[in-house]
Amino acid sequence: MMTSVDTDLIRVLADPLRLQIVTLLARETLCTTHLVEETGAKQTNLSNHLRVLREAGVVETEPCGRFTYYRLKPDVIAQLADRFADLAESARTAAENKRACP
Amino acid sequence: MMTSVDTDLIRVLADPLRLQIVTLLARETLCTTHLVEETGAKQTNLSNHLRVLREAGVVETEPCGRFTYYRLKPDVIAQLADRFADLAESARTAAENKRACP
DNA sequence: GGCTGGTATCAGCAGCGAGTGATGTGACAG
DNA sequence: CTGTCACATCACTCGCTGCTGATACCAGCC
Repeated sequence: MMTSVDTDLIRVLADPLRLQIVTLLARETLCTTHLVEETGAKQTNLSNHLRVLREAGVVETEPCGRFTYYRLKPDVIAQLADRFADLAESARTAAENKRACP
Repeated sequence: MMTSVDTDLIRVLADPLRLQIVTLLARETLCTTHLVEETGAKQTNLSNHLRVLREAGVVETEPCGRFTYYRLKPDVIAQLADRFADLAESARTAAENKRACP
């Protein structure tokens, strides 16, 4: 049973600022300037985090002139949600499986 | 719309060893000795991680003589899965919401 | 072409967190 | 009561990672 989740994706989402970015991008597609306004973080910092998100495949970029729009890829998040749902379901059904004391 | 996920729980699950522990506990309830055998990690290290998982409310303990059984709490994982599912759903419906370039 | 504004990259620093060894505690066997 | 086993806690080190400032890059406007 492959209910294991790869850690890298979770690590990417485990940062407050990155999670805030993801939450904002879940509502609408934004460019870096908007994210700077919304989060109040420095542009450099945001660019670093966006790089991490991009390399993890969580977001995709769409250049628009001088601007760069970032869009959240729903499938990646949905897949992660499914894995966790499987884990929870597995834990529910196997709650009384208790290995004997050695 | 509260689609934000609290980071602390994700950080707890973002560690490979902790995620392995959670995956194992999703299958059956185990005590520390079993986890030492399964993961190959030192007992001290496991105990530290189990402490983190316990304080995060991810697992619950059940003393059994000299042994301590750890059981995964499915609701916490399920709740996390729901939050991610909401994020993915929100991202799907709001994919074409694009704020104008400033 | 030169300038400006939007974005990405690089290097350095600081703080957090995972891993480890020593040690404490509590329960069972003898 | 004493030894042993299961488990927890403490103290410490060290590597990773997030934040920042400086800088490079690229597109549009004059």
